Amino acid sequence: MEADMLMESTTRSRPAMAPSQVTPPASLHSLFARQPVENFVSGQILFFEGDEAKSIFEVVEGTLRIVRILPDGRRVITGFLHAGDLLGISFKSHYIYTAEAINNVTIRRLSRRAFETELANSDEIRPAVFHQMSDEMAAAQDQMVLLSTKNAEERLCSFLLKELQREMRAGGLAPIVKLPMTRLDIADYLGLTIETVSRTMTKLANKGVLTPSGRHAVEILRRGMLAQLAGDGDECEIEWRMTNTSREEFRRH
Amino acid sequence: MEADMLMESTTRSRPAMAPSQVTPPASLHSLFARQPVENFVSGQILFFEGDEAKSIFEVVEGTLRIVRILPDGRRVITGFLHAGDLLGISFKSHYIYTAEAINNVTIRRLSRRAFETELANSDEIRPAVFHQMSDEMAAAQDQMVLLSTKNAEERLCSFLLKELQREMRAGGLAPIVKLPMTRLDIADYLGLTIETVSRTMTKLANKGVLTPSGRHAVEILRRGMLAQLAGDGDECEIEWRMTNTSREEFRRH
DNA sequence: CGCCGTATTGAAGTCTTTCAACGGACGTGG
DNA sequence: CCACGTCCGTTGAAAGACTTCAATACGGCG
Repeated sequence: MEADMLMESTTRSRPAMAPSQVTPPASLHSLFARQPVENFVSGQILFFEGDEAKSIFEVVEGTLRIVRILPDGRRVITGFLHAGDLLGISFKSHYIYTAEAINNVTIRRLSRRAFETELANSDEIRPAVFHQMSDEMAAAQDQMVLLSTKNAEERLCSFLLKELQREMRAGGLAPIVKLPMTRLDIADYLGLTIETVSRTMTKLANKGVLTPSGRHAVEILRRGMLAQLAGDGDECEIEWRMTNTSREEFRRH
Repeated sequence: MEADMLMESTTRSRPAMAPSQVTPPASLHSLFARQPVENFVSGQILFFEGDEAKSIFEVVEGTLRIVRILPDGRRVITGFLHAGDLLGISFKSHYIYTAEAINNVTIRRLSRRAFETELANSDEIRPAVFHQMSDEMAAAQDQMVLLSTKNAEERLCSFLLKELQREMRAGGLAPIVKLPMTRLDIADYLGLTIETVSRTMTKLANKGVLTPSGRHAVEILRRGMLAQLAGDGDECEIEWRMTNTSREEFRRH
């Protein structure tokens, strides 16, 4: 808060982060509507990686983290889930990741049997599921791009921007991003350390991009600059497509 | 439930690096069997990111790269495709990546319309497609883990090991990994630079793990060591799963 | 045989991590 | 209500890993 940093930022432009998970289509949501809600307290685990995949879930309220632990103890978070997101839609016999509640979470659960029955019978559900999976795949690719090429500042900005967009979509009024997860969670999600996340956050605050609002929220002051720093700008895309094309034309013979 | 879990770990360890794409189930393969083959020369592009997604493909022969270009020119390769792999299975209206032939490639193509018709009608195809998508998702998650946490040596070893496993599955006899892609491709896939890939390769050769076999292949001399270095070892998994469990038990109340 | 693109190697630089200490918030208990 | 302890987050300094820049070597193809 008081420390001022003299480091200048190297700002470059980068490409697009697609929205990670969209609200499940009405048709999918309806599957869960009649299921009873279940509650999980902060830190509680819905299922472990390796558990038999018996259920799929709809998050009603709260935030979850999707975790994978490596043999040597390193932890990776491959995603966060919020109200409206779906969890566990896969056709593998066992879960390939652990799902933990970050805060108090309410979910509805559907047995996989019931789900697959619906899937077989309903011509409405099926495309919705395909689309859901396609969206998840696109999000995964975006995350790969982030982890492959982006530096700490770009990663954090991308993350904050995505969260902001989600909150706005969900009807948020003020440009405030809630961060129920710890810095460690964010670090493990962005492939950084807790210290780097902290330092980068401070740097962004000093630049006037955001201001901390308590410990688990930030207010975005300059959304445009945030987007710039996220490197998701798309103004160059056409040129790149063109050069790419011509190079190909050239090669093609 | 915990006992269950431990059992699971002891008997069969999770594939830390899941095989990216398995050979398509016979049912999916059969969709393409009657399509004519098409050829693409090295460097030629099947489709661009952003193109309307009109077709899905089965790779008959050769190797492709899945590419995303960022606005500032940085390039990310999110995957390689080999004979037997499927390409373009998604339910988005436009492709979200570019597909380029690395060497001379033969494919069979199916119009998306035909594909979706089959999907709607065949009770055999549908689950195969779901499984295919789930496999791709698992591969994407593994790649995220790689990019999040692994260092250069672990990344390269993971990559080589996966390629080796694929070649062995495909009936390869000698422990030789063919690398039709350039070092730049590998670098862009692993989130490294060409120089780091080169140096790491040299280091592995010096350790006696592998030996170069021409410029576009390596012979694996010590597969066990390669697996060790890949960081996908699973000998500690049980312990970690246990600590994970007990921590949860502790938290759970 | 010689050229050009690709790969390797070296040295310097940069960014992130690691190690270490401090500070602040929250919850518990006095 | 305040004190205190603990956990989480912040900050600093040093070390490390990878990148960048630059030069050289290799190998396929004309």
